[in-house]
Formats: sequence, structure tokens, C-alpha cells
Amino acid sequence: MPKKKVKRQLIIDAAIEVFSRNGFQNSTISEIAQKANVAEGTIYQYFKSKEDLFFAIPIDKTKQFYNELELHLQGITGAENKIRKFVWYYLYHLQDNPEYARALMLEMRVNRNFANTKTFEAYRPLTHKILEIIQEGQEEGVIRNDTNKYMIRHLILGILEHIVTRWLLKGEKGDLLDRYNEAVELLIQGIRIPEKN
Amino acid sequence: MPKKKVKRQLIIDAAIEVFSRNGFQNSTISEIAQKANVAEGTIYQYFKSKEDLFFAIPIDKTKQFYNELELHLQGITGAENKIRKFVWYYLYHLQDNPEYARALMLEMRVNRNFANTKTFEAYRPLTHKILEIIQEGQEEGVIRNDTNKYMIRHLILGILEHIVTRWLLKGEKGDLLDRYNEAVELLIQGIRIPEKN
Amino acid sequence: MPKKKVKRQLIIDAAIEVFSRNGFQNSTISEIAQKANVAEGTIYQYFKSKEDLFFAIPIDKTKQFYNELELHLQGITGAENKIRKFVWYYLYHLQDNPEYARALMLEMRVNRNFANTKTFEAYRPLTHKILEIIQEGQEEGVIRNDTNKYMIRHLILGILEHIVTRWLLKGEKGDLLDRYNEAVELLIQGIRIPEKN
Amino acid sequence: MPKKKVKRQLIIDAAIEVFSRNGFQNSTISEIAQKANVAEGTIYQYFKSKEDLFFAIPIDKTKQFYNELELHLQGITGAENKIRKFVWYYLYHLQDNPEYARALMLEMRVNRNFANTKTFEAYRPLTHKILEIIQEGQEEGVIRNDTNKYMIRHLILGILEHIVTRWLLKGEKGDLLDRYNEAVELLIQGIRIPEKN
DNA sequence: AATGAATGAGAATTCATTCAT
DNA sequence: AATGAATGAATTCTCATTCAT
Repeated sequence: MPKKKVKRQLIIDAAIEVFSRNGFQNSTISEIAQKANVAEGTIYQYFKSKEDLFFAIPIDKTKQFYNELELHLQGITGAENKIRKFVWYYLYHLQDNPEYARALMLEMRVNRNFANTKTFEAYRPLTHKILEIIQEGQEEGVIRNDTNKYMIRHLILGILEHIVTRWLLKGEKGDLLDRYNEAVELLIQGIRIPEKN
Repeated sequence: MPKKKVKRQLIIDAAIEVFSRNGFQNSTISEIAQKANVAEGTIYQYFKSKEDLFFAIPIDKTKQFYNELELHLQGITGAENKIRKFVWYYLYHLQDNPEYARALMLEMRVNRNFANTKTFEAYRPLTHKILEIIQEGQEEGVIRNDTNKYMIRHLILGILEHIVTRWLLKGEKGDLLDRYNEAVELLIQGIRIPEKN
Repeated sequence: MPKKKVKRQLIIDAAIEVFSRNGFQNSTISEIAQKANVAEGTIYQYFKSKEDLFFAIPIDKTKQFYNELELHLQGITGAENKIRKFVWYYLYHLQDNPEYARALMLEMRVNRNFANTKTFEAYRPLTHKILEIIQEGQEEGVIRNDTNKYMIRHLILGILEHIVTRWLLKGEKGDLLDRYNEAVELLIQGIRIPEKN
Repeated sequence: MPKKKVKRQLIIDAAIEVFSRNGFQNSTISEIAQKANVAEGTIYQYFKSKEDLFFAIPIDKTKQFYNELELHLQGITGAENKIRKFVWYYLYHLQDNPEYARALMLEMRVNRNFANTKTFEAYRPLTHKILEIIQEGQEEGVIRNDTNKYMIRHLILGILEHIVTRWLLKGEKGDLLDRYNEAVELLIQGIRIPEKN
């Protein structure tokens, strides 16, 4: 890895830690620089501003998230199964990366400029993937066709974000994956085409 | 209304407007004071600090929300119908108070200290009400009994918060209530006990 | 005692307590008002400003100090004995009124406007008294005549103020009067006309 | 001198001037910054707080005072002569640094936190030195042995502080050293072992 | 590229004082 | 005379950003 890449990464790693602990506003460039073992000025060689650095954080993480999700979805057939896997992996990954989770849930998601950032773009494939699966399910005839796929996505992301946010605000107590079974059954039943009798 | 009450309310109203436009951190006491037509110092006669003022906002609003919700629920029987009403009223109320909605969704809900505030307590009756309805439904035999009532609440609040948050971030375009039908059907199917065949 | 007098005194008493605990700058009118059980505005009926109140404090106390000293000096003959009494009473009185002592030593004495205040005037008879005694001693032929009486007063007040100030800054531990014997012997020997041999 | 050292000294010099003119509470960081030709923020690069800056003042000055005093004492024998020199140098130095004198006498000496500061420690060698001389005198048999050495120090510092304080409050009129002869004679006679007859 | 000293705008909060009641 | 709500000037300290080295 070239040196430049390394230092950039060093800064990002420090930034994740600091931002996720204190939130965007309460974090200082100075603390990030210390954690990264670089001078404050150096940070400005790699990022235009504090906000720029902030939004740079989740890009890599999100790409990685997406790539690993793709792997996990390999070989799974059926939209329902894919959704089950998605839900599981979503919880698993955020539990595994609580600092990233905090940055994503408590800061990014709620930031007025989020939609204009590269992070948002990095996020797109992920949300798009869900839509794909939903559509696939609708075509397969296993997911309700009378409901807009975006609404179905609201349902899925909504419960997941809600669960994770509560978990974070309560201090990350307990195992996120414990919620997996119940959550996924509710979801699946909600979006599945009811069996006729 | 006594004068003291009036001035306090003046400040809160200004605070809602300012905080919801700029977020907590980017709002200044000075701007709020101007909007409220009081001196900066006056704000500190009524509130201990900027944060104190911030968290004072939802207390009244939440009580009002709760009281009106209770009215709307009068005369409705059956847990499903009550949930329909709750969902409808939730969307209706926030659409009607978009500034408050922004403060609540983008600032309060995600604030690390929120859970320790009086606001959070004012919020309780509301979230408790949902639990009650869910439980009622479970006892009636119309809501799934194999699922923890808290998880069911995650599902309901999750989708609502997600819908509202997206709506806010996209500039409040369109009618929130347009989403009502689809959202509520998804929810209801998800949590209802499947009919036997 | 007329009511007006009473309320004025109430305020002064509260002021002594508060000023002596926190110093002038760190005391607030609000706290004094609370302690005195009057409204803040009321204080301004009796005193022009915070500083005015501050300087009003020691006037009465100082007059009382002086009057009692006069009593104690009654019937004592000889300048040396009077000085002994003065020293003793100085330490005794300040130890007995530590809050007044603190206001006097740590605030008033060092205040740039002190000399222009009525307090200073109230203080004059006291410092004048010492001069009188010194002069008496010089005329009696028991106190050095080759030294300016003001310098002798510097010596007397200097050691007393130094002892009291240290005592105050160290938290008023121990008995001030324990220092009496040694202090007075040093002083007396210093200012007495050496016996010829 | 390294640049960093220079700027720090610039700030301290400005602080001495401003603090000594207005007192601690009535001085502003802004004015000090202006006087020092630095930005306000720069002051906080060198000092943690206004109080920190305030207490930093006497450290250097005190060390300098102590070092020069040591030089002046070189070659002098006999406790009495040393005390004469000490008294002379004390008056000489403060007359030469009237702004520092004002900060020291009217602000520091009377500050409730003074005893907890590093400044106070810097002060120690000086006050210790006096004790040493006194003890030496007691051992030599020229200073009263029946009196606690701390009390003798009270006498010496007391008269000096009193003289200087009065001088300062009266606008530094006249020559401090004019008081030297009388003061030192009083002191010496006070603490000397009376000659037997 | 890297540094870190210097900057200075910016904001929350305090509190003596006023004045309408 | 008494009140206490309202005022708003005043001040410390923070911190993102710049730039000379």
C-alpha cells in the first residue's frame, strides 16, 4: 500500500473512533490528529474540512459492508431467504462495528447534507440491493404485489434502524442478534403474499 | 393565560422554529431570542441552558399529541383498528407540525442525553399506549402471540420513523398521508395472526 | 428600631456573610438578596450599587471595633500597656469576627477605591488612636523618638495584618491569640527605647 | 532565545501590566492580547486559563528575585547584616518593578487559591531563605531565641508588605527606600537580643 | 508532504441594574 | 416601599483552518 494511502487510512480510523464516541460536533480535529499521530495540518492535506473527513468515513466501510453482503447472499435462492440473510447480516455487521453503527445511525442518517455526499452514493448499492430482492420476490410471487416496493423497504429498514438505534442509545447492552428471529418473522409475514385458504 | 406562561411559550415556539431549521448545534440563543422578541438573558430566566430549552420543546407537544390521540382512539374497538388510527394520527400530526417533526426526528431521537431527560418521560405514556394496544390485540387473539410486544412496537415505530425521516430529508415533498394505506396494511399483515385454512 | 433600619441591617448582615465567603467579585446580589429574604430590587432601595453595599459593610463593624477598643483601653496607663492591649484586642476581635476579618483583610484593605470610602473614614479613628498612643509613648520617653511614628505604626499593623492574613488563607486553623505573647514582645522591644547600661 | 520562549514572555509582560493596572477581575484577556500583539487564542496556547496566566506571572519574577538576592547576600557575614540587606533589596526590587509589586501585593497575596499554585512553591525558597537567616542569627546568639522564628518572619514580612501596600495605594509617591533606615532599625532592635548591662 | 503555531470569529452564559406594577 | 421579570452588555474560551517553515 502506498504511503499516502496509509496515512489517509490512519486518519480515517482515528476519525471513526473519535466521531463515534463524541458525535460530529463534539469531536475536534485536534483529538483526531493526536489519535492518528499526525499534525493537525496534515489532516487538511487529505481532507478539505472537518465535514469532508466526516463524510469520508463511511465510504470505505459501506463499500466493505456491501461487498461482504454480496458474498453472504451468494448461492441463496428465493427472495425470502435473501431478506432473511440481509436482516441477519445487517444486525451482525453493525453489532460487529458499533462505532461505525453509531456514526451511521446517530450522525449520518440524520444529517441534512447526507444525501449530497459520496457516502450516500456508496450507500446506494446497498439500498438498491434490497429493492432488487423485493422486486424479485414480487416477480416470484412471494412478496406482496399490491404494495410499493419502496414502502416495503421502509418497513425493513425502519425496524432495523429502530432496533439498532435503541440498542446504541441504551449503551449497546445485550446481543443484537437475539432480536433477529422475531424481527425477521414479523417482516416476512408482513410482506409475504398471504396464503389462500 | 398568565403572562409568565405566555413568555415561556413564546420562547419555546421560537426555539422550535430555529432548532428545526438549523439543528441544535447550529442554532444560537441569540437567534432564538430575536425570534421570540425577548432579550437573551430572558431565556435564561426560564431555562437553565440551551440544552434545557431544547429538551423542553417536546414536553408540551408530546402531551398534546398524547391527549389528542386519546380522543381519536375513543369509541374505536379492536386492536387492529386502534393501530390503524394510531398510524394515521402519527403521520397526520407530524405532517401538521413539520418543524416539530424535524426537531424530534433529526435531533432529539438521536441525542445521546435524550433518555435522561424529562422529555423522555413525557414520551413514555405514548409508547406505553402502543404497548397496551398490542397487548390488547394479543389477548383478543388478533395479534401474534409468538412475538414479543416490544418487537412489534419496533416494527410500528420503525416504519413510521423511517417514512417521516425520509420525507423530512427530502424536503417534505408530497403528502405523508399518501403513504398511510400501504404502510398500515403491511404492518397489520405483519403482526396479525395468520388465518388458518 | 424603625423598620427601615431593620431591613437595611438584614441586607448588611447577609452581605457580610456572602462577601466574606466568596469575595467581592464572586458574590452576587441575587445571593445576598436571598440570604436577606428580600427582593433584589430592594437592595437598590438602600444602596446605590454593589460596591456601595460592599463598602457599607465595615462601617458599623469598624465603629463598633473602635468603641470597644476604647472601652478596653480605659484605665490603662502607659503607652506600652496600651499597645499590648491594642494588639490583644485586635487579634481577639478579628478572631471573633472571621467573616469581617476576611472582608477587611482580603478585600477592603487591598481595594483601590478603599481610601475614598466612608469605611476608610470609619477606620481613621482606629489608626489614629495608634498614632496617639505611640506619640504618648514617645513623649513619656518609653518609645523610640528617633523613629517616625508612622513607621512604628507600620511595624505594628504590619505584623498584625500579616498574622491575620496567613491565618485566614490557611483556613482559620488554630487560635490567633496563641500568637499574642510572642508578637507583642517583639513589637515592644522593637519600639522601646533601649535601656542604657 | 527560542521564539516560543519569546512569545510566552511577551504575554506575561503584557499580563503584568494589565493585571497590575486593573486587578485580576477587571482585566480582560482581550486587552492583554492586544498589549502583547498576539491573538486572544494564542494566549490559550500558552496558558490554560486566565487564572493560570495570572499565577504564571510571579514564578519567573520570584525566581529572578531570589537569584539576585542570593548574589546580594554573597560575602555578607552576620545575620543582622543579612537581614539589613534583605530588607533593602526587597524594597529596592519592588520599587523597581512597581507593576509587579501591585500584582503581588494587591492581588496574589490575597487570593484564596494562591497557596495551591505553583507560584506559591516558587515563593518558598525565598521565605525559606529568611527563616535560614533568622535561625543562623539565633545560633550566633544575636537574634532572640525566646521567639519562634516564624513569628520573627511575620514581623519582617509584615512591616515590609505594609509599607509597600500603603505606598502602592497612595499612588507610589515618594521613594520607598527612604523608609529603609527607620524600618530596618526598628526590626533589628525588635529581634535582637538585648545587650546585658 | 508534514508540521503546529497562530489566528480570530463565534457563542453561551452571567449578573448588576432598571422599572413597571 | 417592595418586588422580581427583563435586560443586554460584557467576557472567557474553543476550535476549524491557514500558512510560513
